[in-house]
Amino acid sequence: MEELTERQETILALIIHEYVETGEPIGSMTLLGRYGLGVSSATIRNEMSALTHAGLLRQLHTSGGRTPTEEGYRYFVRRLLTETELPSDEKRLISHQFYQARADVDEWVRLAASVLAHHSRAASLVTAPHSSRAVFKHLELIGTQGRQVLMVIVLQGGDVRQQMLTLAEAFSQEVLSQTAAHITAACAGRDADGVAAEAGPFSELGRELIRLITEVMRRADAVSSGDLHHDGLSNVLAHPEFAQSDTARQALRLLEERSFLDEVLAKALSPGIGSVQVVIGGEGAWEELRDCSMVLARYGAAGYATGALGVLGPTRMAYGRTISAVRYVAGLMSDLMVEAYAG
Amino acid sequence: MEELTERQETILALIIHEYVETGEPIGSMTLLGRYGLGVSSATIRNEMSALTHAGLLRQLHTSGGRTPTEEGYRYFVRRLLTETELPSDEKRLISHQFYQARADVDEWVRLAASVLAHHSRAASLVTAPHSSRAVFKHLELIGTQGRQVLMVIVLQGGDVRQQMLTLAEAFSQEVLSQTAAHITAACAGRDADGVAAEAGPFSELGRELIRLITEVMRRADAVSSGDLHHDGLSNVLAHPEFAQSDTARQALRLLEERSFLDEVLAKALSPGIGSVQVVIGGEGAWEELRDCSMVLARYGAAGYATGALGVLGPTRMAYGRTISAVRYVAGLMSDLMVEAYAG
DNA sequence: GTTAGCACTCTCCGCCCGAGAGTGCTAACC
DNA sequence: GGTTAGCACTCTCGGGCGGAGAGTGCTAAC
Repeated sequence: MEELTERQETILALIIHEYVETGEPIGSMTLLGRYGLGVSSATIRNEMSALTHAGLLRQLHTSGGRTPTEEGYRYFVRRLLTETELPSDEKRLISHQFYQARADVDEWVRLAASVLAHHSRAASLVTAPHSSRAVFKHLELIGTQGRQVLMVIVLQGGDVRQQMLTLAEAFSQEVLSQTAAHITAACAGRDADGVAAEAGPFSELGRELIRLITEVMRRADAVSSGDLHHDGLSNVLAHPEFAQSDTARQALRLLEERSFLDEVLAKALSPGIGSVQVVIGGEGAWEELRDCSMVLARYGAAGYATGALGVLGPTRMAYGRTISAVRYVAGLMSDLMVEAYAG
Repeated sequence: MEELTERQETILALIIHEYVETGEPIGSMTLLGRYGLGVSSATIRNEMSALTHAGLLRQLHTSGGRTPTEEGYRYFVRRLLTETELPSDEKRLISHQFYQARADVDEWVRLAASVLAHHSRAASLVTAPHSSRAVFKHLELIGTQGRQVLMVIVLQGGDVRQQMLTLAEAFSQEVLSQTAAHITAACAGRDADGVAAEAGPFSELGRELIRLITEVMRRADAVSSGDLHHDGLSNVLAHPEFAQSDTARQALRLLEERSFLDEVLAKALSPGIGSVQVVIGGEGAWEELRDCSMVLARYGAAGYATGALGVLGPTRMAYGRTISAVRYVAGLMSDLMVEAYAG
């Protein structure tokens, strides 16, 4: 992409700002009237024409103002977005909310979703944190009167997995508890492969259990949208571009599609903790997201557990504010987790 | 409400059936043409007029056919709905899916949400099962390098709760594990009050832990929409009555409102396991749900753990099919849980 | 390079009108 | 007395029309 002149960049930024506010195409007169650049409307028209040819603006009808193209938003986010921070009173409010919920791990995720939805005025997505490499910590077996057993596996970092199994024969709770204690003693601190290697000395029951444990741990290792919270879907419907509910429906549907979420979250998780990714208009990969953008980030305590969070909203989104909110919440949750898990 | 004649009931049922199918107001000619009752359109008009005066039908414009009122739907559901069952091949398919997921407790809830959404073509809600009266089973303490400790509480029935806490001083993992084992030994099988009563002999650390455990258990006792899954929201948007997205937005927003969900689920949980509740048009209680209906049921193994599930869709909903689906899924999950927990 | 002026092109909105659908009423019918 | 045919009336929906408003691109002058 060629360089734009400073004036062209100013005009692009103003059009995006104005369009994000109003949702209506912007004409040269409007721009002049509202911001009074030191030039005439004709000059602005010339520059707008140039920006249109460069593919950064779009003209829906011959006589109906310009709107930014996806390429225009990308240029804006990449080059023109001034790094903003959330106002400090908002930051204080958010951090206070997290402080109050610090005891309830499950609540963090819900709170993060709620805060992101509120501050970005769009839909938010937050996965529960999970270990990048599951480390076994503890096994609990809960028997019933029959041959059904509930297996509770606690992983390092507090990730808890439950699995139901039916044994070939019934065992007493005493036998189950002893077996669980033996396995816990032998396998604590090991990863999936390490646990599998400990199977040797055990009875048939023990070996079967260890097989299941490694299975569960390998599932936990995979990037998973298993425990995903979201909030603020109704915010997205509030935007006029989703008034004809068909596009809204497509976007909503995508959010219920596991394969899509996995892909998105994998993308969010690919860079390091702290960096924020912006995906504008689906970037060609997701046709259904043509009118949507996502702002994604990874959070967590490196080496212990990480998760992904982000915001999904219309392409016409206040990127500055949203990026600040995502960055701040991701940072806050990372700090909390480092404090919690790493001492 | 006065009695209707048999012919009036037939006409009401046909109008509801036809309106649910097409979404358009039904006139006397349409009804005659499509079902050829043994009478003329004028007679049907007279009966429709009577039904309108009885408050069961509504006329939007002087010349635009009739639609059922909420009262009309209620009469239909209460008196006229022939008890249908899901086709046996659909039942077989659903039960097969649950059978495949029988090992993964968390998956049941997701699967139930997905099945309900699909078969009712509306939005579904399913809570994870939880004990109606929490019974303590096991405590696990997971220390970090600092004074932070993750407390994992396993309740009877496999309900697992996590709680983070900061101790006044740091303890070794060994001390934590011993304390956890002592508390587990002393309190296993007791309810919240029973656990609290065991605090006496313990050290300060132990008493603090027991205080927290009872707090968590009392929270678990409350009806809670804590772990709620839903699916099929996009189905609701597909209906033409939600084309102007404002009503859709209100409904969606309600689904993100905790207090509303708590209320709804409490309602669903009030009758016994197995019975299906139908709430039409919010029944006056929820203004935002004016165009929506809910079909709710309770599932679970009595005395062990129960949960709630249901469907939210437009008032113009295929009640027969939806009620069958809700009843079947609730029954299936109850059976699974009885089998799993009660042996 | 910038600006004023101007003709041109769209969309949007209100308006009218005819077609279509459905009703209520009345009077006749069994 | 319930049922039916006939008829005048009402109301919505969709298409066509036209003016107002907004914005553009071009040209010629600065």
